[in-house]
Amino acid sequence: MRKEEADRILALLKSEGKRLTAKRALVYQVIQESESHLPAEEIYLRAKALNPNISLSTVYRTLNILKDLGLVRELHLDEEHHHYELVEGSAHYHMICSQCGKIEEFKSELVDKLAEELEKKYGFETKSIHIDFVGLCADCRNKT
Amino acid sequence: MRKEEADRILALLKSEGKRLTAKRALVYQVIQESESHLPAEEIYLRAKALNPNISLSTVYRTLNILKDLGLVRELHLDEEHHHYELVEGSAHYHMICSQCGKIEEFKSELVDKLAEELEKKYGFETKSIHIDFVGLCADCRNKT
DNA sequence: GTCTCTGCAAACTGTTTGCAGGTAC
DNA sequence: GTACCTGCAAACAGTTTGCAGAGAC
Repeated sequence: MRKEEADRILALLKSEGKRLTAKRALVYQVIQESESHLPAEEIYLRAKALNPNISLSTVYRTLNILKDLGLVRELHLDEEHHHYELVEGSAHYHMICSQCGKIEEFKSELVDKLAEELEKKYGFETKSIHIDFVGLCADCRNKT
Repeated sequence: MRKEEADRILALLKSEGKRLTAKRALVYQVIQESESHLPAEEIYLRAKALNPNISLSTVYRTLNILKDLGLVRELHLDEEHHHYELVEGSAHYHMICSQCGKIEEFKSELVDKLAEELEKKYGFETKSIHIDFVGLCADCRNKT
């Protein structure tokens, strides 16, 4: 983790009377280093590979803290468990292949237009947006 | 339930070697008569009010059957349990108020445009779309 | 009469929590 | 030294399932 990143997290944690421990930093690092969203179990396994002493409870507790601090986002995709990813500058959404299970990300300015439309039409003030397109990815379409 | 509707469901169930029982019809009816999506527990309570003998297991089993038959859709909103709604002609999406919890529906042609964009750009073939905007509804904005 | 349905209780999955010892500051 | 942090096991919520009796056709 970069120094300024650690400092930012440390400041956020301190503002809530919490501490930055090695295990918390590890959970954050695992999420950060993954290319996309991970389920809690997978975060646990990857963290455990780096520090065998970490427990699943700690992973969950840390995820909730990071979520509350606004550093990590919890995704409710079409599955029974949640996925977690870093909250970063630019928002993105998901294309989920119902055949192979692959999840790809996309961005589109149409989404911002949609938010504007909801503001105008319903007076709704958007804070966050979840979009999942479920269907067939290009690979699976070609196979059939 | 209208006669042709019952016939349609009956045919679908029969094609899978299943029966149309009073309790299954009841679960379908509850979902149909509700204005929007309901959690399983709420479907159970409403069904129980009409037939006190129904059990939560039966509700869940029926929901899974209706889901498999394509009659009912399971929604994974930003909550710990699922919601269920009828699969009808026109798709719609959700605005969730993070303050009062109210969930409103919306439709927009921008969504179809987005699907087209994904098809062109990534070769993704869309089968279903889930969109949730989380934020403040007009009422809650006015209150603050 | 056969095969499906159903209620009940128990199991199961993902997640949270109480507690007692360990650790950061 | 005083919080806060952590692992463990137990608890929890939502959902599924095995079984034996009830019901549909």
